[in-house]
Amino acid sequence: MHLIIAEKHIAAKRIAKILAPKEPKQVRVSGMDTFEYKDPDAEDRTVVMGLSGHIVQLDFPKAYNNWQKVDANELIDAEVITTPTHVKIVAALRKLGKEATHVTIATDYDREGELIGVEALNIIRKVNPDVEFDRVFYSAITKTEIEGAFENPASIDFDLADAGHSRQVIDLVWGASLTRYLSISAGRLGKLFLSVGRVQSPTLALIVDKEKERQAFVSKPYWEVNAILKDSDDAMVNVQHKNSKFWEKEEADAVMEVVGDKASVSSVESSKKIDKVPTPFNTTEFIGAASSIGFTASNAMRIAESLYTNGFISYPRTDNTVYPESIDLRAQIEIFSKGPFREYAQKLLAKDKLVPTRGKKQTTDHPPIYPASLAKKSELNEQEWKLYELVVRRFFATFADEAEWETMKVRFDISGEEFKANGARLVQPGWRWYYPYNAPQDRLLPALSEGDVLDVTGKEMLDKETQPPGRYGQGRLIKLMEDLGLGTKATRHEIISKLYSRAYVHGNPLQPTKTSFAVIEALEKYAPTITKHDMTSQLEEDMNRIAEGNVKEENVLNESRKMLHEVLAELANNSENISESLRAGLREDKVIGECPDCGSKLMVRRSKRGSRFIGCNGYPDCNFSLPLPKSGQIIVTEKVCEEHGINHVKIINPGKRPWDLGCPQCNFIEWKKTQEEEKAKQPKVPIPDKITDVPGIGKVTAEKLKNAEIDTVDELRQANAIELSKITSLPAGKIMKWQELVT
DNA sequence: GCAAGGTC
Repeated sequence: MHLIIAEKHIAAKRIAKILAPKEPKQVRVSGMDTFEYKDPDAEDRTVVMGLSGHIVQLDFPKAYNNWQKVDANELIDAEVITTPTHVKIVAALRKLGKEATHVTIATDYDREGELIGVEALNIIRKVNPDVEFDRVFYSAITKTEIEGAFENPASIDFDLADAGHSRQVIDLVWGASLTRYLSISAGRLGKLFLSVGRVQSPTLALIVDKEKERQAFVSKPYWEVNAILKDSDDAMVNVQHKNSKFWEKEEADAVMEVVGDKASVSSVESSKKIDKVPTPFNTTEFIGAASSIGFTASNAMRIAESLYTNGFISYPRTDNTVYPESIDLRAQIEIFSKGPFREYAQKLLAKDKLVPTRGKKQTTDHPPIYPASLAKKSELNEQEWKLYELVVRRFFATFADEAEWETMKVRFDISGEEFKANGARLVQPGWRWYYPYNAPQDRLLPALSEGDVLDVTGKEMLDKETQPPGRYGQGRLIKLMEDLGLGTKATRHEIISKLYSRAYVHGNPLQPTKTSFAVIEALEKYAPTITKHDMTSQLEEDMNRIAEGNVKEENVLNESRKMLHEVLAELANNSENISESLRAGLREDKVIGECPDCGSKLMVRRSKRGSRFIGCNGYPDCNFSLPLPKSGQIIVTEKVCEEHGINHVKIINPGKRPWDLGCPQCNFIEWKKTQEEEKAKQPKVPIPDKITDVPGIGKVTAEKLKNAEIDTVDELRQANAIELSKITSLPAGKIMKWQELVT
C-alpha cells in the first residue's frame, strides 16, 4: 500500500481528490477519516491521511514536574522526550504504517512541515523499519502543482527537520528553566507563574519599552493660529498659519493681533499624488487590515479559520504576498461575476490584462489569502461577512489601477503673515473603488487663483500640547514582530493572547502591568539574551547552518545549553535582588488607590481562606473593605473612578474575554442595589428571630458565629461580612446572603 | 503548572 501523509485533514482530502482517477473512498482508521483510491498504474491501493500539524510534543520526563523540588538549573541538561499529543492520529499512523510498502510525506513546504513529516515518519519506522519513503513539495493545492509534485518526488531533507527540532529543544529548555526560575524567585507558583520565552519576552519588552518612553515623555505646550476665510461665492476656507506650532505664546499672540479682515492668495500649487495599489494579503497584512476595522488579532484569525474550513477563503496562515502561477486568477475573479460583487468583478474582467501586484515576500508555504468561493451573505454571520468582504475586496484591489489625487497647496497673505491651506481630491479612484477601507476624505478647496482676495470672518488661537508616542495596537505590534522576526504567521497573535492571559498586559492598545516592568527589568539586567529579538535571529542563523549541513544539531544544542548555564548562574548570583524587585512589582499591581476612610493604601488582598477582597493597609485600625469576584486574575487598570478615586479593575478568566468590572466600589453599590430590587420583588418573608432559624445556618455554623461574638440576628446584620469571614472562615458570599435574609 | 510551533 502507498501511504501519503499530509499536514492536515483538508489537504489530505483535496490531494486525494486530485490524484484519484475517480472519487476516493472515505475510510475510517482508528477514528480518523482517510482517503483511499486505486491508481490504475499501481499494483496496490493508495491511502491519503492528514495529520493535525505536530502530533507529538517535546517535554521533560515526569520526574522534573515538581517546581519546588526540581531546580531550574536541572532542566537545562534534563533528557527531552517526545510524547504524542494526538493519540488517535498516532494510532492511525501506526496501523497504516505497518501495512505500507511506500510512504510519501506531503506536508507543507516549509521547515516546520519538514519536521512534522519526519515526526510522522519516525512513528511509522518504529512499526515498519524498512519502509520506503519520499517527499513531495507543492505551494498550493491545485491540480497542476499536485500532479507536478507527485510526478517528481524528492527526498526528505533531514537536516532541515533537525533544524526545526533544534528550535523545539532550545525553546523548551530556555523557556521552562527561566519560567521556573523567575516564578520561584517571585513566589508565584501555581497558575500565577511568571512565564518567559524566546518570543513572548522580547515582545513584552517592546510593550514595556514603549510604556517607559511614554512615561519619560514631557509634553510641551504649543499654540496654533487659524483663520476662517470666505470667498466671493460665500465658500468657507479654513487656513492655518505657516508655523503650525508656535512654541512661544507671545509669538502666537502677536500674529493674532495683526490678523486683519482681508486675505489675499499669494500662490496656488497643484500637483498629483499617487496611492500605490495594495499587495496581496499574507497573514500579517490581513490581521493589520482587520485590526484597522475593529477586529482583535485573535478574533480575526479565528474567523478566518472558519471561513477557510468552510471553503470561502484560501489558507489563512501564510507569509506569501505573491500569487503563484499555478492559480488561475481570472477564473477566481469570474466566480464573482454574479452575486453582490459582480459589479467589481465585471469591471476587472473587462480589463485587457490582469496583472496583480506583488508583495515583498515570496515563499513556498501557501499562496496569499484570496477568496476561494462565492459566499451568500445569509451563509455567514455579520463578522464573518465583514472579513470575507475584506478578503474579496483586497483580492480585487490587487488587480486594479493606482488611485490618483489632485492636491492643491494654497498660500495666503493676511496682513503680512503667511497662512496655508491644503486641498486634495480623488480624481481616479483606481483600487480605492474596490477597497474603500480607511480611505482619506477629500479636502475640497474652492477654486482660487493668485491675487484673489477673501474676507477673514474669524480667527482663533488654540492651546495644545505635544502628545506622548501611542501604545502599540495589536495590528501594529504584529507587524513589528514580523519585522523583528519574532514568532510566525500562525503564532504571533497567540503570543499576544498569551501576554493577556498571563496578566502581563491589558487593554487594546496594549498596556503592561507593573509586574511586566519588574519581569522585563530583571531579565534585561541579568538574562538579557531572552529579552532581545536577536536571540531569534541567532537561532535562525544556527538553523540555517544545520539545514545546510554545515553544523550538527547537537553542536548547536550544546552551545545553547552552555549559554543558558551562564545565564542561570548570573541570575543565581543576583537572586536576592531579583526576588525583591519582582515582589515589589507584584505588590504595586495590587494597589488600587487610597482608602476613603483613613487615607492608607487600598490593596487587593487575600483572606486566610484564599478568597480575594479589597482591604485597607490601615487594618486593623481601619476596616474598609470591598468584595472581589471569586475567580479570575485581577488586573488593576490605569483608569480612576471619578466618584471614588480608586482604580478600575479587570478580571481575566482563561478562555473568556476579559471582564471590565469598572470601579469596585461602584460595582459593589450597584450589586447591593440589584440585590435590594430582587428582594423587593420577592414575597415578604418574616425575618427569623433566632440565628439558627436563618436558612443555611445550622448548629455548626451558629457555633462558629458565636465564637466570633455573633449571637443574634441583629449582630449578624450589622457585621462586616468580609471581616467576619476572616474570623470565622465562612465564605463572605454566604454571610452576605444570610445578612440579606435578616434585613 | 513551564516554550513555540503546527492545526481546529
